[in-house]
Amino acid sequence: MKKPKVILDIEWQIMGVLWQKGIMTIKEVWQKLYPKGEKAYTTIQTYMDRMTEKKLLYKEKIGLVNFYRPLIDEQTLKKQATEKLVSNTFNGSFGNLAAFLVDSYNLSGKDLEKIKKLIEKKEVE
Amino acid sequence: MKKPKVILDIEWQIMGVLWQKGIMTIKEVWQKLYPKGEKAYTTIQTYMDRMTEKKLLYKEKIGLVNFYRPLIDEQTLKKQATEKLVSNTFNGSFGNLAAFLVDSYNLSGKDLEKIKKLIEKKEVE
DNA sequence: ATATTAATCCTACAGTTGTAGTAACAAAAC
DNA sequence: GTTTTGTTACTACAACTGTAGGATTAATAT
Repeated sequence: MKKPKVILDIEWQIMGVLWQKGIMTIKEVWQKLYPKGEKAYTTIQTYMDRMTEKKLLYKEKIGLVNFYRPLIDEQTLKKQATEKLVSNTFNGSFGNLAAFLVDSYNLSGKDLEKIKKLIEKKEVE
Repeated sequence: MKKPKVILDIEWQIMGVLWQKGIMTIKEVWQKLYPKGEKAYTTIQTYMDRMTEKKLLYKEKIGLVNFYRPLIDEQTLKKQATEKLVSNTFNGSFGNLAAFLVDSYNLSGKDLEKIKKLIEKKEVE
């Protein structure tokens, strides 16, 4: 198995908006994430270009402007991230994590129901 | 809230063995984690000293030898790590993560039962 | 044509992480 | 008391991260 890519915090944000929109310019991403200019435009540029090198994004120039789109889908990356947490922190057991979640956090009644439904569905499969 | 400490992969390993034993020397940690010498002794030394600076560990010299023990307990750190994943990846919703888990992985029947039990306990609380 | 604007491209630089070699020191063995 | 051995302390250095400034280029407005 390939070494799973490490996704930095800001990269998650960027992937997030790109998954929503599909394809965006740096400027659009920047304005979406930092409408108050909390970070410099060129900072985001640097991230997005490094992400392109890492093959997280694909960049193509249309006219004058570069557009970027995600090369990895959300499910895949979420799985990777979850697996990393589980392996680092929960001894590799998803069940441990799940139990920890239910036990340690105040999930809403709705969440709990949803999860129970899912479990029941699983169980009959 | 203080910026929650970032725990590196190897640091998890180290915390792991220290949580088990309570207090250990570098050498013991090293031998436990890398019985084949996969990493140099001094590498672990560097990690543990940096962790001491970061206040993850406390180091005290007994006789000639330094002993290290964890300054942060397992639950706290697991929570932090889980929260980070949830906020980065699951839109801040623990329910989303829990649902994702149950849905995307083949949890064992035993795990599922355990979780269901926990949910039911929660629900009556 | 020229000055202004917008975006890209390139460069920089300090801090952190991954990995470890070497020097210094103290105890033990000779 | 000199050599060996086990530890600690210190130093190093490349890759990656966080952040961004400045130069260049192309379009646009005058």
